[in-house]
This record gives sequence, C-alpha cells and structure tokens, in this order.
Amino acid sequence: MNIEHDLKIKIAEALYALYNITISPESIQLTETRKEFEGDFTLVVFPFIKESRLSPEETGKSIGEYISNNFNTLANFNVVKGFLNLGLSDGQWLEYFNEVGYLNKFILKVKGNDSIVKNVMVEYSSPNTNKPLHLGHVRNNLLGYSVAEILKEAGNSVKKANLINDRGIHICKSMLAWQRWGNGETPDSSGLKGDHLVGKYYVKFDKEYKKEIEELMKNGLNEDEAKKQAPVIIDAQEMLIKWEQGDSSVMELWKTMNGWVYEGFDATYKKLGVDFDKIYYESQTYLLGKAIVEEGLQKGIFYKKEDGSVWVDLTEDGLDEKLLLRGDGTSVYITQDLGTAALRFEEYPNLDQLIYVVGNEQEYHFKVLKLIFKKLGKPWWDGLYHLSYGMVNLPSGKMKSREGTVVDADELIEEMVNTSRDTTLALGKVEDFTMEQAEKLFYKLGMGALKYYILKVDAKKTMLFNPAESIDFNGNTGPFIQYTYARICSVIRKAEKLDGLKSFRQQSVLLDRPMMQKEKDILRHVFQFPNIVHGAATELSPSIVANYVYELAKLFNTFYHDCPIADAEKVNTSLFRLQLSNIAGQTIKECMRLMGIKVPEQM
RNA sequence: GGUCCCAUAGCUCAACCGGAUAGAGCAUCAGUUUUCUAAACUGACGGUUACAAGUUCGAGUCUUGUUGGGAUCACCA
Repeated sequence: MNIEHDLKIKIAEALYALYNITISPESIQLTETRKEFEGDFTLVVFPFIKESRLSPEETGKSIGEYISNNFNTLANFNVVKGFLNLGLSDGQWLEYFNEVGYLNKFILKVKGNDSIVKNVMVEYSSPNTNKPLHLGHVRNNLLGYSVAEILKEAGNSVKKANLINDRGIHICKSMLAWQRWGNGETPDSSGLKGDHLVGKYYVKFDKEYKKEIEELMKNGLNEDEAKKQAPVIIDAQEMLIKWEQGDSSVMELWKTMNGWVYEGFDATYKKLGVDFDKIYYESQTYLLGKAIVEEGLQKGIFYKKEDGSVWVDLTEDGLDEKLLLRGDGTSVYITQDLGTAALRFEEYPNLDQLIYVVGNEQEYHFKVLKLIFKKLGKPWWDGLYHLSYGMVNLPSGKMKSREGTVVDADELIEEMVNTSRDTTLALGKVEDFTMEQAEKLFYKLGMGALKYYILKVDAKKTMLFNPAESIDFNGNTGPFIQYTYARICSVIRKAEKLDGLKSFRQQSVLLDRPMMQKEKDILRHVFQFPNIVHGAATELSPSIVANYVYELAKLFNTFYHDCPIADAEKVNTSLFRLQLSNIAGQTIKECMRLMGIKVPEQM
C-alpha cells in the first residue's frame, strides 16, 4: 500500500513507452500538488524534455495522456508550465482507504523494498555526575529518544544507550568541595535533590578556585601559572590520581555522591519519559581506553612524549596533535570514548551503526575519534556517526553554569506543568475529572508543550529559548495537536453511542458521491505517513515528524469545523467521516509517540 | 590565525537532495458559537530570503567573494 510508489511505477512505464527513458520509480520526483492547483500529485517534467524533444507542456500532456489511457487510476490531469498535475480517482482513494481504515490495520511499517534492517545503537543523554541536567540536556534526551523510536518505526533494530560520565577531574572537583566545605550535608539533611546538591558543590569549587587564582595573580603570577598552581586544583588532581589507584576513602566518597546524583537523574529521566536499554559507566570503560592507547603505541600510530603523555598526530589529516593520556598516566575525555566504542562493537558484533547524540561543540572530538579508529584499522570505524545538534541559547546568549544562567531541567518541567494546570483550569476543561486524572492531564499537556517546542526545530540548528515568555499552548504547539486528538476521540465516543454508527470500524465504505476536497486533503496527508517516517529515519530528524503531524492536525481542524461528522445528512457520509477521523487520530497518536508525547482522550 | 557552522516577516520557526506566486505560529487588526470541545476556525497586515556576482529552463537551496554572528583548535569534559 503506497499510493505514491504505485503512481511512480506508472510514470516510469509511461516514460519508457513514450521516450524510451529508463528510470527507476524511486528516483522519480513526485510531490504533493499545491493547493492552488487541481490534482493530487505533481510531476516535474523538466528533467525529461531533453529526451522527449518536446516542450515542457507537450511532454507533460503526453505523459498524462499515456497514464490516463493505460491505467484507470487517474480521474484527471492538467499541465501548468512544466508541471503535470495528476488527480487520482475517488475509487482509487477509497480502495486505499478501505485497506487502511476498514481493516484498522494502521501500524504502518515503513519497510520499503530497498530498506535493510540495520542494527543501530543510539547513545544519548550521557550526563556528567557533577551537576543536574539543564535545558541543553533536555534537548539531547528528547532528540535521542525520538530518533531511536523513529529508527525502530522504520524497521531497524535499535538499542538505546547511556554513557554516564562518572569519573574524571570534574567529578573530583565537586567531591573535594563537599569534603572541605560540606559539613556532612546530604540530600536528606538539606532536602535538596541529590544531583542539585552535588551541583552546588561543583559551583562552590569553582568559586574557591577563582578566588585562589586571583590571590596568586596579585602575587605576581600570570593567569596560566595561577590556574596551574592554585592549591585547590592541585588537591583535586591528587584526588583523581588516588581515585585511579582505588584509594578506599576516595572511592567511598565517590560512590556516595554519585549515588545521590543517580537518584536525582532517575527522577528527571522518569519525568522526561526517556529510557535506556543499556547503561555504561565511564568508570568501567576508561581502562579499556588505556588498553587501546597501548595498542596504538605498539602499532606505532601513537607516540609518547618525554613527560610520559601519549599523543596522536593527525596533522596529515588536517587536524592537530591530540592528547590521549596525561603525563601522570590519568585518562582524559577521549580515552574512555576509545574504550567504550571498542567495547560496544565487542558486545554487539552485528552493530552497523553507533550514533552519538552529542552537541555540535564536540564535532572536532568525534572527527578525531573516528579517525583514530580508522588508523587503528578497526573494521567498524565507519559505523560511528556523530548526530550533532545545535545549542539552546537564551536571549542573553549561551547558557553558562558558572554565571547561573542555565535553565534547570527540573524547574523547567515543573513550570511547564504549572502553566498547563493554570491554563486548563482557566478554560474549565477538567470539571468532570478526578484530581488524579486532572494532574495526569496537566503533566501530559505540559510535557507535550515542552517536547514539541524542542523537537519541532531542526536538530542541527541552534535554537532560542526565552524563559521570560512561557512556552505557548496555542497555534503550532504540542497542546494544539493533543487537542485535535482529544476532539477526534470525543466525536468517536459520541458516535459509538448511536445505533447506526456504533460499529463504524467494521464497515467498509462505499461513497455514493464525489469526495470533498477537505476529506481528500486528510486522506492524502495520512497516506504520506510511511514516507515521512522513512525520511525522518534517514535524516535522523524528529522535526520532520513534528511538521507533518502539525499539518495533519490543521487539516483535521478545518475539516471538523466545516463538516458534520457523526450527524451528517447521510449515514454513509457519517461512516466515512468517522473512519477518516479515526485514521487521522491514529496517525496523530503514532507521530506523537515517536516524539515521546502522550495524547489525552479528553482535555 | 586555521577548520567548520549559521543568517528567511517585528519575534520563534518551515520550505521534502534545484521546482509553480517563499509558508506557519506568535504579536497586531477584523470576523465566526441555538450545530460533534473556541487550546478551534476564517480573513487582513507583514519579505529585495544579510549583500554582490556566477552556474541554468528555473536558486532561499549549488559555487565564489563581502559583511555580521557562533563553535572549535586544552595535560577541561
């Protein structure tokens, strides 16, 4: 069942019969006809005029005539300049429609003839355990989750992975600060969420560190020297060495504080509705990274400097020299990435692609990572893919944790739910709800607004978030689409109480009148769904799904406004419109699910 | 400085591998309710797609240059 594909096959046949042009149906450019012209699909004929040796108009006309004469799918066609607009017959539309609507078989798998099932791992979230999640992480989490779901929908086998960055100098910083200035404070004693408590000490460290640098600079040191010689940073470095040596008191502190953070993260993940099939901890993989470094040294691909630090020279490839291991033997950021990647391909030998959902500020890092594996001769090096997304900026510019301008994830979620509660109560939508039902709804709507707001923007692009203006609930928003779904449910609920319409799902529809444009618009759009999922999976882009489902919701609302559904003048019309509403609703629900957004049946 | 990315309506974003008269939402203004949910619908206003050349049937999209903004090139992660 693929209308476009069927039509493309016919066009290909026409091109061959008329002009002896051999072209695969997939490579034919077919678009939905713009509303200002008559027709359903449009073929741009310019690419064929060289072979046809006719004007664009005449070429279009011939192709149209050929299809019209040889197949019974076309109701009409017209040519405007170089554009051939093809109108499918109502009978053809209904045939497709009954296949989908009547059988109610709407789990539209998108497996095309050419698609091969791939084994994919999507790594996303990947937080540091020294501070709570902020808006940037939210974008990461939503993107990663959605991309994974879209890939699954397109028929791939997908594993979601999270790599917890639980060790390193930054973790030692918050540990040191807590040890020194914490007075034994715990989440219980302070009432702070664990990740926020630890984050507080990370900030504290930075403050003290800055103070010391200032002192040293007053005493005549330059900035670089001061940064290296500040006692507090030296202590943190010592702590890192102790950690790598497995010092028991350091390990104990580390375990305790990370435990607090995990509790906090779990709560946030739960609220965001994201999940993982596999969790990696950097503390368990960084040693593998050291082994890779050793391997590279043996192979002569890496080299050691006098101070013991290990480097790789990538200048031939247009990059720089890159540090892989510090002089004191401790590992850096990329060390563990080397280890984790290798581990994953060992654990999952059939893995075709490893997608890293990581911000575009790390493009250089992933270029280096991939290149190193290529040099090491790992056969899977080309399967590494950096899904690089843009930053979330504030009107004042970049979010900076040190300057306290970050938008905290937990606070943001809470605000969204609060706004949703206020709006919904003001509209009087939940008068027949229990308290519990109402709270569930507020949460669904608040998160729907947030998720849609973030996912509708092309992942690659930098986006702007203005905390002063709360995220909208009207117009091109999550709640608008959720509302459309709730409306559909409401109509269906009412219709199912009527004798003649009760079993509309089980009835095949014979329409005894021409299909109306607004009905056809919805059908046409719904049938795009497989293409949309396929495209979104190829591009790894949830925004394609977001734009699509918004358009569908708009089409439905116009239709809903103009056409009576359950109480149309004829039963046949009601049956048809109910089924139409039903598949539109299911499509909306499925799209929203791909973005991790829940849809309410009443709001 | 080297490398890379971005620039579309007052604001936030679209534009399906180069296709028809560049579309939505917000904001502003004017309408729509005895009829299935007005978080909706209809209309108006709003553009030299940063600028300048080039490529061709055709450019927001591709090439080059200019201007403006961002990222990155750490013994940070």
